[in-house]
Amino acid sequence: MAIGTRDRIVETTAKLFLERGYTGTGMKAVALGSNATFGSLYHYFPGGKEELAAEALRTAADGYASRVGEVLGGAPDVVTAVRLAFEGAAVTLQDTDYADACPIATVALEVASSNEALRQVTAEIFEGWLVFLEIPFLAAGLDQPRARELAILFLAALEGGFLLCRAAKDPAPMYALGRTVVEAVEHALADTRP
Amino acid sequence: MAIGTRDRIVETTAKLFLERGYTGTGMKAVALGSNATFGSLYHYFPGGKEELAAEALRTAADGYASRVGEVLGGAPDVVTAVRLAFEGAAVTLQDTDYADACPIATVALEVASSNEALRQVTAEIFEGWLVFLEIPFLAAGLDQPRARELAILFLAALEGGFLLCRAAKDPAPMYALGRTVVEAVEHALADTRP
DNA sequence: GTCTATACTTTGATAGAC
DNA sequence: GTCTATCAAAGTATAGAC
Repeated sequence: MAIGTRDRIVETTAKLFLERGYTGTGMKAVALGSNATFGSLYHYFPGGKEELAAEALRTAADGYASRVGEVLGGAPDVVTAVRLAFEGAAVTLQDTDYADACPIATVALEVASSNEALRQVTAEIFEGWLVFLEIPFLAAGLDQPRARELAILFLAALEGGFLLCRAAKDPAPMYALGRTVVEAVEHALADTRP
Repeated sequence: MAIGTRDRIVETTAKLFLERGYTGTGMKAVALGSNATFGSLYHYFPGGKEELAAEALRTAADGYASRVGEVLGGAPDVVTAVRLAFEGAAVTLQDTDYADACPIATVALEVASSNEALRQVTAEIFEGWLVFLEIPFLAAGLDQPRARELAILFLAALEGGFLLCRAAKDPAPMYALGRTVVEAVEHALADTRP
């Protein structure tokens, strides 16, 4: 079945958020990029830009979690999974001229102090990701607090890596983070199995 | 000596960048916040918003490096320094209602794919910070590549922590990162002194 | 559901008096 | 150096025909 107008609008919005952020993405640009008109935009999203943004963020977050989930699920063990995630992020950045990074981060920082409704949306997304990322660490035998700590380290390092790599147009920081975070995970596992 | 109009403009811009980002900060708001007029704005910054942004970013970056430098320099050893840096960031976030975070990150993500001139400014700032952060690790006896890896981990984790804490309005991620990054530093030091 | 036209505001920027 | 007035463009959003 063909992709509907509504889906195209959401998809275009998420893509524009990646490149230009929330404030930098105009409804005009969304209409143009999705081959929709203002009538369609406000027909599907009576709440305007804010409502559209909320849905675009949630959709993009689900898609990104799926991508990361495939990498993590396809690895034989947690350490390999973490290593592949950072290496994959580095390669993807290079392949897309440093455009394909976290679809939430830019908007999250923009709205954190200026738009309470969207701030909550980004908070829910990150919390969902953290719960999702705890799973492989729990499966590897770590207790809950420890699994959460490592999930936070994983996500924060990935986000920081996106920031440094995109600014420098250089994948090196992401590779370096892959090495240090892998070491941290190895040490955490060693502590539970002396 | 009194603070000049020019300084007020730059300071106001940096502050607004923290709360609203680059695209979200209008020249009108800068003029209002700094008690300056459009005439003064474009008198001091003929290059307009872009030129003003570049200077605001560089000034804010120097100020932030000084603040971090004081924390790092005042600690008896690297491990303590790292711990205090993350704990200090967490406390500052809480004290300022999650507004006082990295003065560069939001703008850096916004411009990474859409404004090459400002992207380069943010790249230079981050590179300067990394060189600055390598120092305590080198002083602790680590070799250059290793010191760089840990500087990247430190900065990326801090940036990722700002993101997660601001989105959630919760300092917990920053404290968790403090613990895991401290462990990573401890292990790195242990490897060089077996 | 989709279209065009339009209202209204804000944006970055400039001109010229003072 | 500072001020006011003003511009053209882009911003969000709405109305009403189809």
